[in-house]
Amino acid sequence: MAATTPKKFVRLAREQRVGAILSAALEVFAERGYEAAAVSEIAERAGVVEGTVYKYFESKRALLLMVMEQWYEGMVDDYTRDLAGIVGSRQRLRFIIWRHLRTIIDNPQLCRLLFREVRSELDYYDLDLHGSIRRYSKFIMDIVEEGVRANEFRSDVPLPLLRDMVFGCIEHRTWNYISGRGELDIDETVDQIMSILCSGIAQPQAGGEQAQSDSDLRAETKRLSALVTRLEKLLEQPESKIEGLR
Amino acid sequence: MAATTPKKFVRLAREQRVGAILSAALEVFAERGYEAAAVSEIAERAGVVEGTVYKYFESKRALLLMVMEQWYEGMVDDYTRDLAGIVGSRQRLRFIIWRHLRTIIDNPQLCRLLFREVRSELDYYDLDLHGSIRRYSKFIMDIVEEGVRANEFRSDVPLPLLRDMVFGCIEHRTWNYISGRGELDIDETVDQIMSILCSGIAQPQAGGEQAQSDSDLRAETKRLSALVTRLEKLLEQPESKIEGLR
DNA sequence: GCTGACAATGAGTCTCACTCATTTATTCTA
DNA sequence: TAGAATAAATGAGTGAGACTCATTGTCAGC
Repeated sequence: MAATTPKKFVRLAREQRVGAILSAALEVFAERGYEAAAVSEIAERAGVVEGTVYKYFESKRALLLMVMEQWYEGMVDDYTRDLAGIVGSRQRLRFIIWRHLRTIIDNPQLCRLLFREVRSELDYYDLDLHGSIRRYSKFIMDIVEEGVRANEFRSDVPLPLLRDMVFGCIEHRTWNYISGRGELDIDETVDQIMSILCSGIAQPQAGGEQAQSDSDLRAETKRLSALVTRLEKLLEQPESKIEGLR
Repeated sequence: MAATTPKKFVRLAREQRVGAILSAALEVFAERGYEAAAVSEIAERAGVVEGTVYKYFESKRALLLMVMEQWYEGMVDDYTRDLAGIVGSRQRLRFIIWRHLRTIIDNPQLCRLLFREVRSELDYYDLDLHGSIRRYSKFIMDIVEEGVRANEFRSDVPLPLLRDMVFGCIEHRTWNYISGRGELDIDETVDQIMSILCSGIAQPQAGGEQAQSDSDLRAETKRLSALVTRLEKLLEQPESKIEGLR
């Protein structure tokens, strides 16, 4: 009974300790949000004292960023893998919207942290994390660009704005859910977004399509009329040299 | 010289003091953001001591909310007035998007506070301010609803999603500017948004505006589709020799 | 078994939001 | 006009939490 080990603490290798702190931080940040998360609690759950956390992380914010970066990296990989199996720009666009919604459903607290604490801070653009996020949101632009080349989408779609529209829309739409209020119907949401978006950007292939709705038909007619008129004006000009037509 | 007034402080009526504190708070919050704004500095600029601020406001956050509410109320009034002079749903929709962008250009710091510190807090839904914001964002739904009745827009537009799309898109698009980076071209942005949005929701009036029969419309659409498709294919080919176009 | 490297500690410091007992100015009343 | 009642304003706390640092403890390699 006398010879209790005089050991005062457990000494771990740097990376193990860092890992433990990151896990604890993820937990606490997700539970409490950034402000209300106390570094002392993170330390406690990681089995260390507060000062130790500051040995490995410059600040509470640096710790948050590390947590988010870890999470994000995995996500970008997942997307790349999943997208590989989907054919057709429209389907791919749909998938990416659906997948983004799915991520929000699965990790509302992490999304909240990302939207509120990371992305909206002034230093955001200097972060490594910024790169990951750009890569993530570039998916959607690449997909639409493919779609343009494949003639599935209008050629004059402003890609960055489209990206902002999709992500911004989803963020607004899901804020309730992220804040822990109400449900989120993914399928309905993705349908509605695709509906507004595609009737705007889809380049409808005429012909084969049976049973188009009247409004689609009208929209298409108007678009075509305008386009044909423009083309005809161009063709009218003597200096335009076009071969194989007329 | 002896008889300097023993007056230790200036005593003002409640509402004057509250006004002074609100002005000072607006300044400091806008300059520093919420977190970095010290109540002591707000007090100093208002010419009082810190404790006085807490006599009139329950907390720092309550002070922020009061500041935002004042600002917001004025804005809703402005919109109502301006909108009265604009005819046509499409023009009205365009105006409200433009006006929202204008507000961001004029008050980036306040918008930042609103987006980041107010709207994204968990208590947001319990606030009076929430009512003002709902009223504000309802403009856009009312306008589109009018447009549907006037047959300018598709009848199946999901209004709340449209609202989320517009505001979300604008928020994403303008975040750079709000964070003090880069410029914001309002007119380009509004054009791009209207382009994507309206080609989606506009209910095009067919050709000569006269009631064309359905079959005529279909036939015309088919003819145009085929023609346009053929033209576009031609234009896509690198070897097609076209000048003055593209 | 020593020793050097470094993991871990814990007792601070500092900044802030927020409190409260007390002081001071103004207005009401007799 | 003196004194009381009311309300404005003070400023010295308190406590919480981020961050620091001199010191202590552990272990791997010699």
